[in-house]
Amino acid sequence: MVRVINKKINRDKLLDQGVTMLMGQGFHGTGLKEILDAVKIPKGSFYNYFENKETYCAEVISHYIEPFIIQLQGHLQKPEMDALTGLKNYFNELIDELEKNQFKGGCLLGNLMGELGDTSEICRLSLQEAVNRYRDLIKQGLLKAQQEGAVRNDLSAESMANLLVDTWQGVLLRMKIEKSIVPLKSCCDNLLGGYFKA
Amino acid sequence: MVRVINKKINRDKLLDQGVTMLMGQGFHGTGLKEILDAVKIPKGSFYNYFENKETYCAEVISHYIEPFIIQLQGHLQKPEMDALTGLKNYFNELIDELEKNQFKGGCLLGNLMGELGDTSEICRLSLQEAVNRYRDLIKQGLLKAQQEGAVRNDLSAESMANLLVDTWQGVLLRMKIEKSIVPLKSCCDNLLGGYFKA
DNA sequence: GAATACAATACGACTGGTCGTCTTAATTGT
DNA sequence: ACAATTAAGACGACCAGTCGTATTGTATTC
Repeated sequence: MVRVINKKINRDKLLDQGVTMLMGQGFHGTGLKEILDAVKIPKGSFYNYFENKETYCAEVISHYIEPFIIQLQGHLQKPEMDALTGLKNYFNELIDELEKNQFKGGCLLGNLMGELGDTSEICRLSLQEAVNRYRDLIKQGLLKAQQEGAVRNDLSAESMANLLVDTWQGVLLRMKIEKSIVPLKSCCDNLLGGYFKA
Repeated sequence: MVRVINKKINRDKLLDQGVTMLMGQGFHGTGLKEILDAVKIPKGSFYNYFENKETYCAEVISHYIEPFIIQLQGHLQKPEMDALTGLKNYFNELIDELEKNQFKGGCLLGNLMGELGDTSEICRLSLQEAVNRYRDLIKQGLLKAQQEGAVRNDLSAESMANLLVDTWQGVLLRMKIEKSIVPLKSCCDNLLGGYFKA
């Protein structure tokens, strides 16, 4: 019984560490040993927790998106806040966070879509699911904002959500090479504060 | 003299092959041997042409963007064509190409921004330069389109060009995991055919 | 409740292979 | 003959993954 709890803890430790290292150095740029050393778990144990590096990576992807879903839900569920403002506040929170991290990392999903999209079917599907979950939540927010009259109705909430998610991925890449939050700000301004406005 | 010509040819071969392989498998996912075998150049020769893998990669990046610049210039310089239509035609050409390649690869710049943006300063700078050259050309196109009255004047050509480039990067990632051109189409529709319209 | 048997988990040394890079020798042009 | 370029193969480091052993928890038996 103590065992399975330890297993859970070790799995989570590995997933958390995976998020950090895979985001910063990529899949092929990060060795398992590096991850294992960081959380002080022996090499041989890794394969008790995960089938191989690839499926581990797919799990890291699902693990990664969870906090973002929760954070965004938090902003959208505040009863006193309209949905468009909630979305804006959420993205501003992300921007603050990214600035604190000195523009390092960006988004694990974006980074791995580029690196593994063509070569790992397992990770591709995991990425697809994670991005779609995230997109669906944003879509709900935009839908609410449409009902509240803050966002235009002649575009579907889904197509706007897709555009926002995709543009956000693009500006995160741009942020990394420019080491600047300007692209992030203007993405929000242009879409949430411009194109999407009712 | 024959020597330096061969050197040039070998360098170009390596750069061309690098574009293909780095785009498909990433920097860390591609071994030098793999590249060298593909163009039948001995392993020992690589370091005659390039300092190391990292600076080679930075050169591959500059080498990669050149044809896109030329292709886009071609569309913008047609005297009988207005600039907005030229831009649309250019992106439609890209979409056709990507569909032919079965959504594989996407954009080398986007993929490497995610993979190397944080870890290789040399590549980061090379990526920055390539993206900015590309962005500047699109900006010129949008400027012309503004003068022709096809594109709105209340947004700067530069900020629109940035948004277009960044969104394009994002939708290319999305294309890879969805294996679909739908994101590409709706990017063009929303921006060139919607938000940017005068 | 204690002793035993069994299964699940933990572990680190080890595998074959590949990595980027370098040294050194052969080859080439002048 | 000499200097510059090219190439072959060796280098140690590292890779993901495996295997046999040790340790632990649980179930069974008395």
